Amino acid sequence: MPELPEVEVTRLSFANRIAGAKVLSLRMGKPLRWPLGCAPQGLAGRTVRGVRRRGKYLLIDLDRGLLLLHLGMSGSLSFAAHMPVAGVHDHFDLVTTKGTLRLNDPRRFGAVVYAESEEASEAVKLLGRLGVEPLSDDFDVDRFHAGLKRRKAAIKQVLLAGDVVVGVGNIYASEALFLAGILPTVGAARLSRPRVAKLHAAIRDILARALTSGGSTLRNFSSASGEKGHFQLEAMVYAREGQPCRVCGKAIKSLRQGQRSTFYCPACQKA
DNA sequence: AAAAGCCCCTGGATGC
DNA sequence: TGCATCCAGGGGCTTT
Repeated sequence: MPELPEVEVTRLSFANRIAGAKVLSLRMGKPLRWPLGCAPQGLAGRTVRGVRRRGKYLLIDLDRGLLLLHLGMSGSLSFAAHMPVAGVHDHFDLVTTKGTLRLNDPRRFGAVVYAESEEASEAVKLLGRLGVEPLSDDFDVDRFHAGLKRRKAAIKQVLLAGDVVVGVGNIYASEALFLAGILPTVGAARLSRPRVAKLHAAIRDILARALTSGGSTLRNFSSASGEKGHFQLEAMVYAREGQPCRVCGKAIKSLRQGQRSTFYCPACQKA
């Protein structure tokens, strides 16, 4: 569900409000993807320094240690001073002096993991293999080109893998490839430098615009303050199989790549 | 080293 | 109405 824009929108919606809060308690619901990795009551009394994002992970910095939080496919956060009684899919509450941060995650692919530091093995295991941040200055065409050069897999799957560039999920991978005019099945290493430059620009453009629109709300995504995204309305290809391409009018097609749906325009996108 | 599959889990939409 | 099947914004782990 949440890709970089949705995770960043979520971060922006509560980071300032929770900063400086003191942790009062933690409540765990059903098990998430991994155990917390520490005694929940052990975090009481710590102070929330701030909230950062790395890829699709949120990093909640405490005065000692940090929480790594992932929304998986169906997770969303809410932050409010007065939180209602926990529902069946509310699996994590961080109760603080400024409000409660709650993770609602029906499918429970999400995770909350404690690490003593970013260098601790628990953190390195999750963050260590991540590629470059697409909206940072580190994401440049040369580096992107070099990263794609040694990958023979289809460009769509290389984007999703997240070890070359992070944050691009199933929606934005299809959208970026459409913008760049590249068929999703093309081997990453086969892309010419000009096409890599075009894809580089498309990725930045699509993520930045989605961010501005509050992300995409397909089923139930909302920010931690309850705002829905509306970027899905602007999708050129995602979930538009059979509908006319917004540029050329030909029917949008779909295919499966690595158990995920890919959408593309057979006329606008080339091998 | 990289690629391809598998799997975690629940719920909504669709079809019979 | 009931039940089976398929699909869903992710990604770590195991196997080729």
